[in-house]
Amino acid sequence: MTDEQAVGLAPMFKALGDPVRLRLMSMIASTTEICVCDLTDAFDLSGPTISHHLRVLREAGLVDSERRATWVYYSAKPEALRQLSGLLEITTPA
Amino acid sequence: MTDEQAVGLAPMFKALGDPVRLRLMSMIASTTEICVCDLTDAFDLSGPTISHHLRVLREAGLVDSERRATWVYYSAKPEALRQLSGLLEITTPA
DNA sequence: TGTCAATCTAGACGTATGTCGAAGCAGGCA
DNA sequence: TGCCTGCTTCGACATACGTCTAGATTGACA
Repeated sequence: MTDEQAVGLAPMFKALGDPVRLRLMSMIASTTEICVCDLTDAFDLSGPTISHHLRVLREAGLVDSERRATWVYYSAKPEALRQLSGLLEITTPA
Repeated sequence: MTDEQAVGLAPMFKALGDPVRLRLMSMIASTTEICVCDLTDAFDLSGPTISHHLRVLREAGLVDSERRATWVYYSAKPEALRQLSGLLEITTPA
């Protein structure tokens, strides 16, 4: 792995390296799309904090967001998760 | 995913969330074992900094270390990588 | 025993991160 | 137009992180 590849991929792992974001990612990826209000309800954290974590996931390229009327819906980007999964498999020859 | 699961798994992702550690992990996992001196030579960083990153990978459960004579050898723990890879696959139904 | 080489630990320093409350923005509705 | 609700942005704060230099530790060997 080159340094450039590592610099490009590390932010995705970093984004998943927080328990709150890992659970958020799990919830988002478990369905086609989910409203921020449903995500916020699942945690004992303030709205701004959840919004911050969702922004980190978005900027890491792991999720997309779309506003429809009053609500914002998040969805997973499967190709990003496959990229990470594939990297770990290649790294695990046995 | 429960909060407990997330709290347990997030540190592994977090450990891979730094470009230096991701490259270290890639180098370690690409062979059966590798000497710290070879790892240090591959980076423009001080020995203590590499040692620090290796400790993070070790405490995350991703690698093992073993001292033999003057040198310390690191090896990957495949079951940990498979755990992460499996999680990402489950999270990616399509 | 003394010395040398490889590695780790300790302490310091600047920056990044996670969290919050307060304020701002966007869209629906009276 | 004005107001309410859902979500984001802003600013602040304590803590964690990445890096370094200096010093400690471990093992080999004369």
